[in-house]
Amino acid sequence: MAVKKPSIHDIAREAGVGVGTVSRVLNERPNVAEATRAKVEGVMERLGYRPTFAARHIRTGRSQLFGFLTDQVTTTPFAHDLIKGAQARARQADRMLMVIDADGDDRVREQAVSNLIERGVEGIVYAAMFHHEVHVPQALHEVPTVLVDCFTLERDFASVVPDEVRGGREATERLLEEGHRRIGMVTNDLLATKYPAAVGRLEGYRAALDAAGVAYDAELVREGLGNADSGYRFAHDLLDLDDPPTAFFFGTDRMAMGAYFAFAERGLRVPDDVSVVGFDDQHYIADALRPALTTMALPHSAMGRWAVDHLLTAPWGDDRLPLQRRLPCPIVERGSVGPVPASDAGEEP
Amino acid sequence: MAVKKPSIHDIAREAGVGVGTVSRVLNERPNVAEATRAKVEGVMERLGYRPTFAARHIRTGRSQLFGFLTDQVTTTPFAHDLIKGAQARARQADRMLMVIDADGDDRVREQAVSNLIERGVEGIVYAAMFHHEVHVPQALHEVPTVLVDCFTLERDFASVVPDEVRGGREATERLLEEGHRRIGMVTNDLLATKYPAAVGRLEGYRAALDAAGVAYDAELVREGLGNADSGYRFAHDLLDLDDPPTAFFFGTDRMAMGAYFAFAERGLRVPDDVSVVGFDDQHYIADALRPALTTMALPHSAMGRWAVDHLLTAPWGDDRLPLQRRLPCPIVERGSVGPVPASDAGEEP
DNA sequence: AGTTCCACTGGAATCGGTTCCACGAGGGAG
DNA sequence: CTCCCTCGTGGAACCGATTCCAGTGGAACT
Repeated sequence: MAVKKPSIHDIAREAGVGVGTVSRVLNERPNVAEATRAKVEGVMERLGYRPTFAARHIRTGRSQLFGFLTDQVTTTPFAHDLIKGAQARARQADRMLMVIDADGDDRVREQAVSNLIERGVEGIVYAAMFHHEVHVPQALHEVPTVLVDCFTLERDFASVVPDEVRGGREATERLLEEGHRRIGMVTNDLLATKYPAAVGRLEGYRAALDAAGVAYDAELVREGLGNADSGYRFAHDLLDLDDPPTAFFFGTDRMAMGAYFAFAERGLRVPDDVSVVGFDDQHYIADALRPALTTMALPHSAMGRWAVDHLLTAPWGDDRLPLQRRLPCPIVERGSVGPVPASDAGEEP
Repeated sequence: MAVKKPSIHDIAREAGVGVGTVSRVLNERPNVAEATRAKVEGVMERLGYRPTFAARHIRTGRSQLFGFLTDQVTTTPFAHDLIKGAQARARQADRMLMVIDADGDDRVREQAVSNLIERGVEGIVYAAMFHHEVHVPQALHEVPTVLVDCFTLERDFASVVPDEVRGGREATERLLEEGHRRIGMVTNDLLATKYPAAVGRLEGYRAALDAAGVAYDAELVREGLGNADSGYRFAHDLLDLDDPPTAFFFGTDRMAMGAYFAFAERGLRVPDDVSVVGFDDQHYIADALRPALTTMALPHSAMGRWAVDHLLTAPWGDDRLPLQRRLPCPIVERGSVGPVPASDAGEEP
């Protein structure tokens, strides 16, 4: 350890001015003579001065800090997009983000919230890695909070989630628009209707068919588990039907990936023989498939950005109902959707 | 805004004690009478008191904070494991982690380092998302720093990286041990020997062959680009050889994934007809493939943990050469490696 | 010449903690 | 009974910034 870091007093003494003047220079206040400013800045430069943020914080009460807390264990690759989105918005506003991975442990999570509050955060983003209902630490009520990709049953926090229904509808519409009428769907785990990602996407699928005047056929819908095996198995199942689908909508990209292997085994080419739309835009999968997979992107970055933006701009004093926001899942066109194959096209009027 | 948050002085007044006593209770010092402690704690509870971290920080000089700064744009799913590892170790030591995604912008990065220093971090972890040489902001010299998955040419910072050579050797050994002698390898982009992930893994491959007394055959080695297409194309290429390989070692899981499609097209089953080892353990790919892919895991979590541990425990005063640490890449056994197929086994003595 | 105004400046008070010194009470030893 | 030590305690000083009030000196105005 060489020497103690210089403080504003050291600068003042060295420059032969008062501490107030140094502070004014530091904060670029207008009422400082140019000569004085230059002198002070010279001394700062020479001594390698850096302001101490904590001192400013304690005096002004502004921490310029937001907390970002993740729910549960997060082995998904989504976390990072979320953080990036949140951080991008925070940086615009000259704020920093304290990220904490709560690791699925309730006590860790409570502890983390306490820590963040003690560090004076101006708000907290509480993010789940898949869309579901959550129970959050009580202390979150002490500070402005936005829930991301999740919600409480009581709706007592602002929240932002993907618009699953609309995503499911648009995915299906994309296939309808190419002329497909027999569209197979494999949903995520519907598990007691708890997961919006499963229920909502299926609802969107039905809505799109309705709007297009295509009758819903329960035989074309299977309940998968979200993994590659489900996609593989149910793709085979559906293709074994008497009147098999010409297109598939999978509730996850991983299921779509499993299905690709089923297609390969049957000698079916994507998108010539069969069209596919996935969901999630896990681009390390979607990009790597051959052909690359057209899929619905979860708006992780946008949700992260929205959350911080809301923390920055929403009026936190009043008692209005916390905003519940849905963000669209844009389609990412790659190469897995094509027109109905000629042999099937005859079915069209 | 209801009322001002209570400070230690409010607690002292309310409890009829001095501020020193409140501070002692807060810090669980032994020399406080039990009755006093109870009384003070009661008042704290009643007033919903929370200490202000910044005040403690400014007085004690301890920020209990580390910075975590990422290099470049990080669209990889690895970032999160790294952060989790670092954070787990930080939490053990009761520290927090400030994560900043520098987004590939030099000025943002410099700014971030300044911010972190002004916030009084006790050290900074500078993490790349793939193993390469980096140029870091000058200001990092002002504070203890560990480089993760990267290094400077001058070796003037402590650094921790994956042991690529050993990983390549062990991957190859796994195949040799099943009796394979013709082992194809597709490397990452070797680009002017800049990337240890490419050069090192190949070196390991050669070392393993050497040790097993298997002659190196340049024909079996191709230089890919790390993506699925490379794997697909070179798998076909290698299988077209007169004496094709019975096993493959791919420098990335994505290339292995591409190869799976080539195998499927040729009716080759993994691992019965052909064995595969990947690298990276991108488990969303490796798990989803059928059969799941045996691959070498990049020790992201361990590197993150090591980095923070080093910041905590290394002696930062002295001028010894900064530690350059290599961490092993453990093999993750899934289902893509099997013995040499019977039809080829005849070649063995 | 006297007054007013303005630009600029110094420094005390303050934020919410920690730390240290001084002090009073009580107990044990001599 | 005195001395000393320990335990528990109060409160001033301090950490490094910001903020505000009270000057100071000179220019402009009357």
